[in-house]
Amino acid sequence: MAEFARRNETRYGNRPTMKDVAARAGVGLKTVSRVVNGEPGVTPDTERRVQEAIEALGFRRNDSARVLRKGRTASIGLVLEDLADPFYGPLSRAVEEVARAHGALLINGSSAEDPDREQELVLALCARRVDGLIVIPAGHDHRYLEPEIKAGVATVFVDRPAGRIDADAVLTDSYGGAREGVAHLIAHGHRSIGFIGDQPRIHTAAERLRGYRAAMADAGLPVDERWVSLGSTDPARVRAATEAMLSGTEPVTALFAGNNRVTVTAVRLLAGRDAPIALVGFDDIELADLLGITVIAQDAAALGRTAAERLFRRLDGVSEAPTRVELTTRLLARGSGEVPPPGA
Amino acid sequence: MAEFARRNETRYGNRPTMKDVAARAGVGLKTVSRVVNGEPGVTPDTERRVQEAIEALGFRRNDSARVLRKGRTASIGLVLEDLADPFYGPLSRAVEEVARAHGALLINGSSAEDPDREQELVLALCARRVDGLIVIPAGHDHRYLEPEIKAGVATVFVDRPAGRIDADAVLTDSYGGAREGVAHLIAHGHRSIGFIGDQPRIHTAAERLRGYRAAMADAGLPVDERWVSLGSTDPARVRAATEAMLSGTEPVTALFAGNNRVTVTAVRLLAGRDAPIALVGFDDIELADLLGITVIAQDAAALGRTAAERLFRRLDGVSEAPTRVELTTRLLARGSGEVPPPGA
DNA sequence: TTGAAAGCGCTAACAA
DNA sequence: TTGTTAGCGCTTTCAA
Repeated sequence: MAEFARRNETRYGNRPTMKDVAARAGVGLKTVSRVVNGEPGVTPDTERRVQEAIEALGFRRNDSARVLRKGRTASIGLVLEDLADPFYGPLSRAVEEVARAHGALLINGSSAEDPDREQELVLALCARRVDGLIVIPAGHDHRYLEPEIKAGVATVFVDRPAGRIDADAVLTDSYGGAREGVAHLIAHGHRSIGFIGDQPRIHTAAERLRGYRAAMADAGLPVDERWVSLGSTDPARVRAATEAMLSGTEPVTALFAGNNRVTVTAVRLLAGRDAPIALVGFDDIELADLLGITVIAQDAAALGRTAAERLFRRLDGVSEAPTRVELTTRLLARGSGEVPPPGA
Repeated sequence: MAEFARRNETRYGNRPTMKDVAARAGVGLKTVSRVVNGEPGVTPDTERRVQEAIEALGFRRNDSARVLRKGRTASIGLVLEDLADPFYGPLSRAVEEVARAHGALLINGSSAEDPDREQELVLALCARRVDGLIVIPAGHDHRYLEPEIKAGVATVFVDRPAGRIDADAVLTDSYGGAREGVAHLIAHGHRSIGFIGDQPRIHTAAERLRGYRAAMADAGLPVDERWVSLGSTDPARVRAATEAMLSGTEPVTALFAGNNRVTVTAVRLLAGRDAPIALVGFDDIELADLLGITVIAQDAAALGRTAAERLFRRLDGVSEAPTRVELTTRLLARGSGEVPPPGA
């Protein structure tokens, strides 16, 4: 106890160590380690004495030291765009469940769609020596990760592919989903359809636009460039873009919303109008069923689960070439996408 | 390089250490440490040589070792009920922002409303020596945390108070919010009002029920016990409870929903009926404005921010008695809560 | 069955 | 300005 009390009072609030437990129980350090880790080769009597010392001192193993010695942290990092976005909740939760099944903890952070912040976060996680990394990338150049991946940090990209490196990716088929959604509007008689999406540098936004153009081309319909608007999903921007498409000499009769935030703003705006405008949105939203909003739904939880499973397979030593998986979407027709154009 | 190559190939995937960098740059270990940490007292020329070696080797400081030596992990743990619940998204994000401002990372996990899992998670975080802990408790006995708190792990409880220990708590005024919501229904002429809440062992559920009873008592209205239903927020359970209250000899004319999940189910059910039933829900929901749902809104982000700020104040050495903070709610009247009873 | 010694990669303290 | 030594708390190795 003398030594215990003498030690630096500030470090870890002065917690007892295995050495303290050993001294109190009158055994060697290694015996304490054996008991704490449930290793065999300790007589019941010795074990009891050690347990008593542990209880009395309030000892808890310092995993920082353990990690340093063992070289594995039993933790994985998850970098996403915004923890507060409802799309990422189920995704995070799914990753967490898989991590938990493998005895690993989750460290996570938001990049706020800023490539520098993404890199900063990723490298901080690498410095912590997370065993693996799941990244929803904000940036487009991930060469900064090359030394880390080479050094053994398993990495899986989700929702968007990595840029300029070859890495595992688990994506949603944005192109196919958007194409199906726009085709659905065309099938209901629309010929002038607006597309309002996220910033074009975001992979999913670009893919969805490509799907829109493909559907229009499939039907032999021309695309007036005033019908396409990409940019921030800030409500003011989306509102302005939508209003522009709905007015003017050749207004659109239908809208395709590129993601959940755009859909929400579009629905708010359309709710204040008399003439119905058809709407299909990418991503499902809570209560969208009650509002009758037709959407292209993607499975965020499956995205997270698939990515985490891939990650742990890599951590278990499976080494194969990086793969890209694309999950399919589902069209949920609820009314807003089945409104015919005026006069049809 | 020889030594570098000789070392255990599996540990951290064999990453270079400061010692390797020092050898390559032809300097001492401490000089590398100085450069890596931006400490003064290194000539520009030496620094350049060290930087080159760092680049060439792909060195990244091992924060596990740093943590062990410094005694601070610069990370905090967040234990909540379910990462996927939209209520916790903004809360987590707010905690993350505060942590980031203090240079700390966030490790988080879901208790799934299971006290054992909560304890397991919390103790795992303590073993990692997180500097602090933010907990949305599932259990009601937190004496297991006493040795940890005594050892210096700052802890703040959020949304619900700790059980059987004295600790900081940041809560929403559930009692006051529910009381106001029910009073609002009474003010619109309702006399028989149903309350459908979460399991009574959850603090917020009990407080909201207390608020309901207080509002009824304030107005001199009796409470028929068939009007009160607490239990799981599983849609089937909520649906059955709601239907029971709406049928029978003395049906209620208004409902108070105890949380966001109950509200969603209630709205779905009421949408399928002809006779309008008044509804006020606790917690706001996305798109509730468009559906005209009147709610008692709480500020999840403020909850997280306040708790995190309190935590870091403690980590900065402020030591005062544990406090309890209660944030107020806001009634958002949107229509569903202003429906009069039939015949009024 | 038990324990002593070495060392994981870093930082603090001190010396040159 | 630079380097050497000790040691953070644990696990590994090897000897008793």
